[in-house]
Amino acid sequence: MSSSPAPAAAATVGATGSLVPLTGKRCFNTYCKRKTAESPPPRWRGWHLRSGELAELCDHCSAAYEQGSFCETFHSDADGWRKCGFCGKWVHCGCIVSVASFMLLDAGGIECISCAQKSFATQRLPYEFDGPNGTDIFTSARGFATSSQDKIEFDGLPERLTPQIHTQLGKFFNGNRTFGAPVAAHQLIREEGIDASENSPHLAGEAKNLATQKGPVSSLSINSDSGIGRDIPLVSTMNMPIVTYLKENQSAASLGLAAPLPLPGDKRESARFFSSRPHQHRHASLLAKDNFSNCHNSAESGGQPQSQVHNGRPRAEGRGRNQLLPRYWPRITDQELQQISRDSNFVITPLFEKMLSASDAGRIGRLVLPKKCAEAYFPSISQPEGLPIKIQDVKGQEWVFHFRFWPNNNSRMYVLEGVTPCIQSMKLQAGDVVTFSRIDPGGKLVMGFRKTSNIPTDQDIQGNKSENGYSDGKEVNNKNGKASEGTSAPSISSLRNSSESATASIPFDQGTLSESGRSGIIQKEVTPSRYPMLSSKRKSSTLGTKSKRLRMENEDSIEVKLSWEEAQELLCPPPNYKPSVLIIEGHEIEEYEEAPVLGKPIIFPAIQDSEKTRWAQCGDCLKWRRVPSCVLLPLIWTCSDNSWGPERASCSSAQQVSSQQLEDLLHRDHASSDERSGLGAGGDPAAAMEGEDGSPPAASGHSVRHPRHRRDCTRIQCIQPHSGRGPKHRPASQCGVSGTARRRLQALAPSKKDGEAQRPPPSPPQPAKPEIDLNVRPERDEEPATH
DNA sequence: ATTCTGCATGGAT
DNA sequence: TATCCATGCAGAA
Repeated sequence: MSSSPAPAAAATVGATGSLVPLTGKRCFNTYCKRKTAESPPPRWRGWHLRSGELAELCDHCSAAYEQGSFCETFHSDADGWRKCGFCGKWVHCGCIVSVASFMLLDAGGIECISCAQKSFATQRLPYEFDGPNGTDIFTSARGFATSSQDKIEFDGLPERLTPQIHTQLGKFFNGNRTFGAPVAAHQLIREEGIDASENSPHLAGEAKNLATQKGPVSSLSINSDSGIGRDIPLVSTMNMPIVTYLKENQSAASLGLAAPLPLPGDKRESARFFSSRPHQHRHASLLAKDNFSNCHNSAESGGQPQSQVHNGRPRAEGRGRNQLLPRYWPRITDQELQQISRDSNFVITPLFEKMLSASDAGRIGRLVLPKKCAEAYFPSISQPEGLPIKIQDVKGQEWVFHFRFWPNNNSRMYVLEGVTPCIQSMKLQAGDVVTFSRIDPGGKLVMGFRKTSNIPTDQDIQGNKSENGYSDGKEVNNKNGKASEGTSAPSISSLRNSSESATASIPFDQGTLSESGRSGIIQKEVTPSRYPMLSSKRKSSTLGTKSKRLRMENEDSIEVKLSWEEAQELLCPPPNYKPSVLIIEGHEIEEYEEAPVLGKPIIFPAIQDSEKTRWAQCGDCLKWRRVPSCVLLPLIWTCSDNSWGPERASCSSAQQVSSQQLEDLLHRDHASSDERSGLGAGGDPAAAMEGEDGSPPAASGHSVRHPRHRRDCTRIQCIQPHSGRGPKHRPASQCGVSGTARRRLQALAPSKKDGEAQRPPPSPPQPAKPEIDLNVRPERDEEPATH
């Protein structure tokens, strides 16, 4: 740490809050006190002010600034000095001058920008294009600071400074305008007609035509013209949960700019991706949404009032700034992160994700971007023409899209144009999810994807995305997924390849599922498309849209295909809850205050009574482990969770049962399952389930345990037919059987009150399999069937 | 005739 | 009611 003298009163630029532009008469640095008259007019200008202008420094100060010794000279006694975690150099982290000279480390502490440069081969924001004369106009537009040590013009504060930081900084400066430099850059293009492509090695021709030129461009190109060390962004450091930190740790530093230093171990800190445990990224990114509209606000409010007039209302000041719809929250899995970041030195910041609509995945090649996401994470654009943007895919291939917007209802609708080749390359279709992340340093946008439309294969399990053939949205409609075969360990999918499957939407954490998709049935059972409504006709698609939105209203939903009994197995009553029993029209309805637990499906071995043993599959190694029959397993269950068999609590330990034995078990179990549902007796599944064909449920005569047998349940057959026929169990039964069915029955109650349900069920054959949609309100589903 | 482009419409929230 | 956004659609290419 420098021992350079500093004025006694000097704290930092920010801490004093006393820096006021002195209209050129005095060096902007209040610690300098030299009047410009005493020295030649400032020939070097320092950092960007909120007004967009540059601080004017005298020769002495500008030299210090230029040489990177400004803080050492003037802020040596200030708070905020931190030691670089790599080289040990002391770095000031507490003023506007030093804001670009360090990066936050996940593990706490900071890394000086020099070390960051050594660590990362970086340059400007790679998804932006060269400006005229080789300048990085969009980099400038992004406002990423550079190190003053590198004699690069400090080109503005990081735009992704949180609003809080902007606010903090705002206290230290007069003027209400936000940083204006980015605007100038955009104006350069727009107003002077500069085609960004002219200076880009990746572009040829008019930017407008880029949509037709989309294709991979040089992969991970390093633009030497920008030079290493340029534009080292503080994206991650600023985009991460600074807000929270500022609120909670202001005592840690007296300055807003010093405050963002993460606390060690604070998972809300930077989202640097360490391949070992990258989990915090998801949540970090969620917090990153607090940065909404910073860039745009700063850009447009600062310099583009006309654009607001031209294109609609002013953009997102305050309103909804920090509210990203949950559906866009990134739920990037470890695998995806690893795909994106092959270099653990990179910081991955998941930004948002979007499920591809039919339009997105269609041939038009226009991907509608959620407005808030676009405004938060994409370059600011003031004109509908937008600008070309480089986005890297998970393979490292770079694509050139055109980011633009359409005026729409006095607002904007942001689109990425020219995505078709990329979508096709990824073999995505409607219903799949594209994720947008940022890699820092570099601020490179990365587009990943997560397929929900295809059944993962073992390759998926191994971390390779399945590469099913691409089909455009219209082909998605009725593609029925089949269980993937050939798993090295018998997956539930192959073991339980029941033909009687119903469509059910079961809410659960999608991210968790993705992460645990290896665990078998859910992932296997994912339907080929979440978009059954990809008809080009709007009328027909309206319903689809509706149902889609119904699905999306539960943000953690995913559509799975389950047989009735599988659903029963999945929906376990909360272990510690006893239902209250209602009797509705003679039907006993068990009600739980808590939602059913989504449990991991477990094999029911044929030997049920004495051994009381079941088998569960590890979500990691896919080995099967013996577990007690009475336990409820979480959806994510791995060997390490095997508290019943410590010797089998590791994926490295051998499977307890041979594949052949497992097959036998499964066959028997499957037969048992059929029995439970009455299918084994050849009965109509619907009849077996619902008994609406007038006959007792086929299972009624079987002595089988129902699939949701609670630990203390002694009943043998508890499925109550909707018709009311068949055996009834005692009202006082503690059994949690068939809660879902009963709920549905309850849901039907209003209809029955209308009198329609009093009629016998219609004579037409019942559907071959009972359809359960646990996500959509049951009454909605029932209405067409019952009316 | 087909594709592209820019905007409008309307359901959903 | 305001806003978002999926997608329809008409005119241009």
